[in-house]
Amino acid sequence: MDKKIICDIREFNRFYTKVLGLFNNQILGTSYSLTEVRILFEISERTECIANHLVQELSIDKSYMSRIIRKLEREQLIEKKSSTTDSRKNFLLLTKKGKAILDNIHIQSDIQINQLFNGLNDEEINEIVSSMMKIKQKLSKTGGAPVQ
Amino acid sequence: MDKKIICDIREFNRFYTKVLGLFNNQILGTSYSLTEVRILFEISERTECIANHLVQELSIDKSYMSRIIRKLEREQLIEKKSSTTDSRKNFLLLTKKGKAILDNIHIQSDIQINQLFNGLNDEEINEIVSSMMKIKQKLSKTGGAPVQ
DNA sequence: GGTAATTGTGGACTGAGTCAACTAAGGGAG
DNA sequence: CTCCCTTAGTTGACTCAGTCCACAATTACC
Repeated sequence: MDKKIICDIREFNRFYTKVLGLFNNQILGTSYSLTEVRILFEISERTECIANHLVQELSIDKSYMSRIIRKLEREQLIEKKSSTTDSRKNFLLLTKKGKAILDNIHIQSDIQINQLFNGLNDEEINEIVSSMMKIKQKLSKTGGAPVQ
Repeated sequence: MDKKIICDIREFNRFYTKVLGLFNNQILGTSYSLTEVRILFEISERTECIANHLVQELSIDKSYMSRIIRKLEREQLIEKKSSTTDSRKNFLLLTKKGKAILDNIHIQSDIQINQLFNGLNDEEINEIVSSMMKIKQKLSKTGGAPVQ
């Protein structure tokens, strides 16, 4: 691969590190860590979600996961329902409160996204989003990055 | 902004968080933290670089910066040269060793980038890179993200 | 000269994430 | 059935990145 291309990619990575940093900082205002929010989100998206799936999917240490699950349970954002067919597994579910908090975080995040795109017209926004989709679609194929 | 668009952006953010996570993990193998490497890189790119610029540019706590600078100095990756016109300021410079180590990190990073793009043909790679440049160029204008 | 701003240090701390050892349950192979 | 290996999760002890705050030294401003 060409030096110029590698350089451009690295430049984009530095740039987007900062963009994502903004979002992470916003989450810092919520008394939940980025990892905790990712976990809440994954639980909200999955049916029959168990901790070990998240350990693999999000590359989180299982002991750390265990403690986060306990914290979220204590704060009543999630509930465990142990599997009837395999008592090692606990299905994780968002509570009403958990859903509300995740929704709220998303609303905050929406505001931030709007800020980031502020001043761009619809055509420009569409160009950016389709660029994003193209990057994701192409890079997902390579296996260099986890699938999603 | 449209719900679908916001959703797509968030999806891309999650995806690219993972991509960047791969690079960060690679750096973990070098006994330097991501922040330390960013500092080394910024020093290498600037002339008359002082710690306080980096504090602002990279959004790092100044006491933390002070300690990192000290560490990098102790390990002889950088040198301080105090300004003749303002004795509060110290210009930061990479040593030969510092340059060598940064180069090496970049070589490792090149390998990782190649892995990430493995299996894509030149046309696809160009599409991705120009998508990245488009995103950076458009989003840089909005001020939602720091300029570079 | 006095006051405010800039640049940098040091101490004390929080909290995210890691490592290793362990329990408990399930899944075969013989 | 039982021995053994794998999977799911827990606990304790720890590291280290990053933050907060008070402070020293120098410079800029009026």
